[in-house]
Amino acid sequence: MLDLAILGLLEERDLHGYEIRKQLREHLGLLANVSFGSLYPALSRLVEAGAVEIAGDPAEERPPRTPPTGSLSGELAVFRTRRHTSPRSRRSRKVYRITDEGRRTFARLLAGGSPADDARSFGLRLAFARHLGPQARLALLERRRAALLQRLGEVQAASAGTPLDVYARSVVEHTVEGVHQDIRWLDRLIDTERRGAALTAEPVAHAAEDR
Amino acid sequence: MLDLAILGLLEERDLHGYEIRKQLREHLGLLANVSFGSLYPALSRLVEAGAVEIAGDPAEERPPRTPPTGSLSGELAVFRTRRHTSPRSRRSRKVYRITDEGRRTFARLLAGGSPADDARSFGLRLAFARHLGPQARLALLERRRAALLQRLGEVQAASAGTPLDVYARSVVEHTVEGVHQDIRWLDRLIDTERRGAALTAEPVAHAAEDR
DNA sequence: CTACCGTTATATCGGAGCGATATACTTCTC
DNA sequence: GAGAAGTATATCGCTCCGATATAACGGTAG
Repeated sequence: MLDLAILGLLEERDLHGYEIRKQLREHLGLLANVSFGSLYPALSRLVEAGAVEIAGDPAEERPPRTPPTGSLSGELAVFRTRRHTSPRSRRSRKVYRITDEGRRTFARLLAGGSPADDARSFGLRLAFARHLGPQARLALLERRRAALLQRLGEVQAASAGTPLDVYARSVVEHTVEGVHQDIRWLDRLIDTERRGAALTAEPVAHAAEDR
Repeated sequence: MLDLAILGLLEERDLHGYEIRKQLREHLGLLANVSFGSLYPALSRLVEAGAVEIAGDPAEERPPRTPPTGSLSGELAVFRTRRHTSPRSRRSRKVYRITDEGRRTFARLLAGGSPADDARSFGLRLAFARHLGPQARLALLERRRAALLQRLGEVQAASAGTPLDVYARSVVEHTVEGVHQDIRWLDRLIDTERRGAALTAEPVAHAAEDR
């Protein structure tokens, strides 16, 4: 689950751990609140599995734009100024880069290889849905829709029997309402997705307005 | 988190593990999808801590209504019939009962002793809110409201800067919309709570109005 | 009657995620 | 120049989850 998020971000560009967390908190902060206690082990795991590699500190990795002066002291001076004057010089950071193996893992995770289809996994997958083909996107959306419908049925059937007090009932009703809204949202997405698929499959003819 | 749920259900009546899970799945199935891998360790933990005790199988625990016949074979016959004809005779089940210590733990957890105030913990607390005093209930609701507002601000501020593609944006917008709806729901609850408090708090003289 | 299957029920294992905490360097502020 | 705040990596202990094993019972098909 975290692996998917990390690989998805690294697919975009190389990042170090702290920044991965920042992006996740900012973009999907309401969805997944990843902490360092899970992030760093996950990164180690991914390195271990060969899905990402350490690119080193970009301040050092970036080959010097200034061409070799020929003098050793000159080149050392570059490092010295970098280290002390450049605002880029940070403490030791590990910049991670995705590998080909990682890209394959990402595709697999995204397509649905992983087990749970809770709200978080789904939200994450959908957020990276641009890496999916149109048919896989549709499948993702419809699979989620079906799962929500099923859950809804189970809960409603069960809650019909037992009487709940005001507060518990309010909680149940509100979550049920939330699920309904999710389904409506999915319906909208599925609709525009179908339209889009029809358009891209046939890009010549008439124009596109959704909604 | 699970402890709270278990204690809350046991507060109502004695239950065995399997049934606890069933009730949780039925009532709060959309909120918390508790599995045995967490349930049984949690029960052991609670027994260890003295918060619940094992009441034994009710089929065996219940002292025989039939008075001792005086004949050994007669008493054995009772067991035999119990075992084979009564639909109550199940495999060994452990029925758990809450203790006074457990009731205290429950009150502490419910009031907000535990750390995280994610959606699940809050939903759980609210579902058991009838065990709370009116003021504590209000505090719970308002604490949650404040937390949601803060999160909302953070995410909106952050997402203003970075451009997202269609799918990621749709996810973010939908979750944001969900949070708005949560807040409206909380507002309604807070409102009725204030009204109710005013009514029950002042059956005699003039009103005690906070705010 | 017995052989099998679905349900009820308890339990354990490995792995993943989280909160708290430690550590260390840099940059800002007074 | 000293201390606060921000950036950054890392580990520990705990809880939770999914998968799996085990076992007893009820029903039913042969």
